[in-house]
Amino acid sequence: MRIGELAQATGTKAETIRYYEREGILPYADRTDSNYRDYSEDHLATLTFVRRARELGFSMAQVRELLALSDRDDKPCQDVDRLARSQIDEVQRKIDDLTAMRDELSRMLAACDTDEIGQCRIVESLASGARS
Amino acid sequence: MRIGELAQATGTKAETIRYYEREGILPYADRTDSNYRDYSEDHLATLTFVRRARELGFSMAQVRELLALSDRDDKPCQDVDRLARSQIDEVQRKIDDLTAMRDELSRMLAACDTDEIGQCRIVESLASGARS
DNA sequence: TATGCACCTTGTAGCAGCTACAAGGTCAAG
DNA sequence: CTTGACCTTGTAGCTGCTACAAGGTGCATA
Repeated sequence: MRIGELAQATGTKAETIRYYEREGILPYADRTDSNYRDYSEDHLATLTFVRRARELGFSMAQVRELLALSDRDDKPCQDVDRLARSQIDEVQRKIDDLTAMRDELSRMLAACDTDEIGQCRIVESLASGARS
Repeated sequence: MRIGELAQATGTKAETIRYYEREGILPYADRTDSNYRDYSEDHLATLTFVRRARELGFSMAQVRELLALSDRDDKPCQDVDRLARSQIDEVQRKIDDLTAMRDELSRMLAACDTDEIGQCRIVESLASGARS
């Protein structure tokens, strides 16, 4: 698979893919005889994961950590455990926040459907319990 | 409430708060006689919302749209409806992705606890069904 | 065989969303 | 009356891309 095809399949600019390779986020791709990058299904999976994780608000550093969980045959179980545990907490907080947002948006829609005036409380839905 | 207190309460740098004011993300704060910004509970709620929405991967433009839903007494119900509907779809996709991630991380933890080798499939958890 | 497009490289520069620091000044608590 | 939090304007750095330029190769098609 060439870079254009991978770009298309993942909704990523070719230049961004090259940037990820430079940054070590994506593994270096083999080159064909004509020096074109040649991508595998593994590359496709990794890039798809990276893009979604970024959309979900994870930093490049966090994405690196998550990817590191993937090939940790060498690493001790304790490290994996600690890393996974802290990531789970963050993921769960995001889920909770998004759920509150979704519920509030749904409530507004319902109010709209029945022609109620219905105040928008979306700010309030995420405003309580400031964290750190 | 002064800027330092608001910064502390929301985990935001004072300079970022001033930046948000310049950008119109936060409403202009009244100044005290001594020209200090004076923040209300509403400011606190809005800033908390903005920070969480940003952590959840919403762009500044999207945050503006979401905030606009909040004070739309003037706007026709149809607009609110359309905006809310498209945001719900995006929020739901994020929830689904995060849930898949969390479940995979949990599975790994469980495997670790029972000393199984347990391959990490976190990439695979988000890799399927490329979007856009 | 020639056109044209996708790809290669290196390099530079822009945008978004902050973050930091400097210079020069005001305010208020100990 | 000093110290530290705040004010202003301005500039510059960081991250994570995104874009474009210059100069070149590979390859399908007219």
